[in-house]
Amino acid sequence: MSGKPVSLKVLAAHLDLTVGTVSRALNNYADISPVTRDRVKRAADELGYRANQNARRLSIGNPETVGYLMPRFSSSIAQPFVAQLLQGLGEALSKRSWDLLVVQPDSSKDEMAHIERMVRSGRVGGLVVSRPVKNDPRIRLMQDLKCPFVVHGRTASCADYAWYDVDGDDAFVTAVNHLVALGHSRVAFVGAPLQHQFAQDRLNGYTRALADNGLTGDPDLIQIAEFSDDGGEIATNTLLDLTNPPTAMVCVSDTMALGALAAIRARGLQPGVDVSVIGYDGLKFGVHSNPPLTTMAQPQAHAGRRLGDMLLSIIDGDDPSKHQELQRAHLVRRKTDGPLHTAIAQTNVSTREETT
Amino acid sequence: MSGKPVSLKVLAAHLDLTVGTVSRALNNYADISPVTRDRVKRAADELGYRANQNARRLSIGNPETVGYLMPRFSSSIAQPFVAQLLQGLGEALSKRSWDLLVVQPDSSKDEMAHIERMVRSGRVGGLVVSRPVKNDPRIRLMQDLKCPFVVHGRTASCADYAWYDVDGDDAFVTAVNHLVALGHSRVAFVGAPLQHQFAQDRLNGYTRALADNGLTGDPDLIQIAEFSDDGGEIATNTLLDLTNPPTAMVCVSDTMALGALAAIRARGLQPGVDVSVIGYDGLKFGVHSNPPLTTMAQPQAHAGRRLGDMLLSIIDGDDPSKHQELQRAHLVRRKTDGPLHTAIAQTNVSTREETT
DNA sequence: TTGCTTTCCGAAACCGCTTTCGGCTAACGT
DNA sequence: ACGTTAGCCGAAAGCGGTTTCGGAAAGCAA
Repeated sequence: MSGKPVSLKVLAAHLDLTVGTVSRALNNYADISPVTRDRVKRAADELGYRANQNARRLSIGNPETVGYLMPRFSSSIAQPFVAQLLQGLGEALSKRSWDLLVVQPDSSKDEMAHIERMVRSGRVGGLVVSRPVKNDPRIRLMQDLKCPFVVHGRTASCADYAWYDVDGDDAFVTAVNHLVALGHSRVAFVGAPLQHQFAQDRLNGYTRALADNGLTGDPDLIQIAEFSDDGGEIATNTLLDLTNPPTAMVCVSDTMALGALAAIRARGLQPGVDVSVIGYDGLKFGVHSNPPLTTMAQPQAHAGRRLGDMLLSIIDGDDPSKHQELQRAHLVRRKTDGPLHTAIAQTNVSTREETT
Repeated sequence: MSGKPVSLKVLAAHLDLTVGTVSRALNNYADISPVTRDRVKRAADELGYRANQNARRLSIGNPETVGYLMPRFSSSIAQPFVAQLLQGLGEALSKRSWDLLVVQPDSSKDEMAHIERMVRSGRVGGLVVSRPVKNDPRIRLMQDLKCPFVVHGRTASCADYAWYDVDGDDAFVTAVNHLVALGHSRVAFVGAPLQHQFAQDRLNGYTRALADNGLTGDPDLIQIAEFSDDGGEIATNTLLDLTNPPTAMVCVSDTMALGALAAIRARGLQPGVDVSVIGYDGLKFGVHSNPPLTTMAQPQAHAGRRLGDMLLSIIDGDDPSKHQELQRAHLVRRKTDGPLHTAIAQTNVSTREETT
């Protein structure tokens, strides 16, 4: 089993048949007698015949391939979900033996160009994109190109396309509800740049939950920073420098929460007792942080599978708007959430005192 | 810019030329007058023409695509490098506008079948595989198929193919050297199943370093477990249960080291003072562990790029054995390595005593 | 035997692009 | 003036499959 690939032509010659007949035999056409069909198939895998996919796809006019646009973030720490997503996508696609193409754009224009080229050149029959920004131009473009697509995440106006998302808004109300139930009233928000829709969603949940609990939203308690652990640390530092610092904080991601923990510990404060922090994502790594991170875990295990299945059925003709799936995150209590300690509130106004 | 893709034929009709002429014009053939060449190109991007890639690649007989076989591991926490690798690969390939195909096999036979199909069906012009096992059948297969490939990692007999690897052997000698310099003599090895070549390499470095330092290798100090944080925890527990437990340990990965830290802390021991642990990988997350993890960091930032470049030049005809790149890992000291504390050695034989 | 289905396969067009080959026109040389 | 040579482009043969169409051979009924 080596050397040059065997084409349909040589297979046909070997069988003393025409290529058309062999092709139909392999594809189980009804007008081929069972005996020659079997004969053809046997010879096919004896010779190790594999249909040339470029030829085949050209002929049937179907790329049988979907593309995945990798999120282009600088911080490498921020992408633990990519591998999982690709795995799920791969599973879904392999059921039909479709291919998965991944693209790594390095700028926004580049990304748009990639999309345009991939669909117009017939390389892909569908696309999946992650983490849309507000008014994401990619979505517009794919719609204009009439290219089937699904988005991992969603934007504000998401009625007319397919998406899979976990409810960040909802997650953040349960997170702050949890914190106020623990007695906290000054809970801060450590966020990422709001052009990312997910950052906005989670902020919305945060502010709504505050209002629902009759709490006045202090603008100072909302800190936006780079979407990374360093960003989380920086944001937390400015929060703790407030004359009236928060006693709890919700972070837009586990990664940022890790930075928050570092900032808190750096001041000799104890996360979970002096100041509570809740992350978001449910990363496995959170078990090993110092202390173990309480977080809103998302069931992202099979996001890839779902997205793949959705995309496939849309390509089959389904209405995209029928495929919208909103998952809920759930609270995973570890060690960074705890009841309110009153002493911390005075940290910056009086000299620090030990509590109990 | 929408609707059906415009083919070479309609473009030709629009220009009142033949498809052959238009094709040659777009591909800068010398026998096309500059004026019509420009005219063609202008019309091409006015109409938004994109060559159909399936047709093009069929015609030129080159898939212009390479495949990446995702490592099929159960533990999701173990794959932080996949996203980075893909990114690098994508960069390298995009310089020639080649495509990157990723495959997620779910069993070893499935993986072999995938390889065989991808190359024989002309879907890929090259392959990259990660983390070879000993005597990896994939390598044999790709060689038999005469398919250009590069390996991320390497096997024992790696003379006749291309690879990119970081020297795990070397890394583990510097790790244990560092530990013995700190006074440790009973240093353990927390490893992964040895069919993975990287696990064997690192074990080799460990035993060699022990011998070089005149230390007798205690078989009990070598613990092999599942390649995950849980595996690391289990291995560490059996190590600490020894009547003569180790005072330091080197772990085959940061993930396993995290499990080791958990096991150590669970006994009221303090990583870095009571027992030292050194991980491997240099994951960013290690900064946030409890305590921050000392590790052998590998410069895997551009592994993907290098692999991509290597593969491309091999496809161009380069001798694979000319492309072998061995990187060195370097020690990143954080907080889990420290000088020997003598008290711990008696932990299980006498009642524990506080040291200093 | 004739006539009429079935059954089964060959022939050929086509998918969209590349590339070779040959021929026409215009410009050149002498 | 005519032959030669470039310069440019059309025609056509692939690349390796799929799919429609038509017809030969075989089966059946009358």
